[in-house]
Amino acid sequence: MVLTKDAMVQAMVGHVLQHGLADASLRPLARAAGTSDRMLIYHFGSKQDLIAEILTALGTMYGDTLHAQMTGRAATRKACLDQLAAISRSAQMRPAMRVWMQILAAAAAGETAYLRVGDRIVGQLLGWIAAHLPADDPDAQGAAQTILVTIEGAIVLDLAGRSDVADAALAKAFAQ
Amino acid sequence: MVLTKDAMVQAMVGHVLQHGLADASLRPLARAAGTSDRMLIYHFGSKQDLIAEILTALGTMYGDTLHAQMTGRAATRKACLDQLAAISRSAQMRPAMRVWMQILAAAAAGETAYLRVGDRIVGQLLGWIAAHLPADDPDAQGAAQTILVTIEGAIVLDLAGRSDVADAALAKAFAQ
DNA sequence: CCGATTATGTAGCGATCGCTACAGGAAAGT
DNA sequence: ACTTTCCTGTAGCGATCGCTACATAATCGG
Repeated sequence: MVLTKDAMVQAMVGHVLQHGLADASLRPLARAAGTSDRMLIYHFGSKQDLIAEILTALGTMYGDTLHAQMTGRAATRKACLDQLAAISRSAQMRPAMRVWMQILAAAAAGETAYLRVGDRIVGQLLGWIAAHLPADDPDAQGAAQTILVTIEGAIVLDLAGRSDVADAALAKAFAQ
Repeated sequence: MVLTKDAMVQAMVGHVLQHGLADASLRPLARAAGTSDRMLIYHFGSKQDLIAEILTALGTMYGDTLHAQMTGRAATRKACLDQLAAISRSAQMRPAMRVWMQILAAAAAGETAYLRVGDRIVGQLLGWIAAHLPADDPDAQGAAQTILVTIEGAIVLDLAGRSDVADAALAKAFAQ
């Protein structure tokens, strides 16, 4: 085996981030992983199972990225929001956001595998935010929910080409 | 001509809402429009142009739906938010939200045609919200931006299977 | 009524899709 | 050494993709 199964998955995660989920077909994925479509089916059983494994790996990588950016608790709720916004809205996260939208679209279509992935990512985010809020926050969970909804909304506006709207809303959040 | 070009587009909008943009290929679209792939290319030039026309029609229909739900101005910002949330998060809007996510994904990939569609829809929404806020609102535009970001975030959480998070965030918005 | 433009059906092109049948080599257990 | 299991390449299947060539019908201006 030239590449381990895990290394293949890592390589394919990179390919999905670059080219999106939509036209991730076996032969290009295999090329990215240094193998053949024949071997992908051999290792993963079906394309569906392969994609599921890629998405799981992507979710894990995302969680790791978040925790790597963990620099202690924020001073205020707003500071926490701003930090997560800076991470999530950065240019290098744009490819991941495309995949995120594709996951949501598939979940909306009723594909339960994608729903599970989405649910897992939301859970990770809520955990990260709650752990990053000031330790004396009286309602960390509730604040985390508000922050997450605001961030996700800002991301949508970013992708729709209206970052100005996202900026304005973020500036107003937790103000007065 | 059995069906006018416009009627064809309407029928194909329905098909896209039912089956999503991702696997909207010429032959199924043609079947939905009561014609043939051959004729779709004849009328619209290319699949790309066809999809563009479908998306434009969809955006227009969406704007019309919003204005049909216009029942005068809301009493408060929160009431406005709640009303738009009720409309946008309803079960019958779920198919449109799938397409919305697919538009955002394509826009994130740099496809400018989709970026234009997204920008247009956001503009329509901002206009609808501003026109629906209390007439004496001191900053209707700013409030509209905050409301839109909150709604879009709630939609994302809905699609990710965490409507509870969306509910919690909406309940807290404009509260004090 | 005739030529020209418009509209439509039939058939098929080359490419790609997920996946499989078949074969052979490598490795490993006995 | 033999057998069995694992790994991998080659070739191809049937389906679908966007699109086109070609022919024919319908319509319409003169």
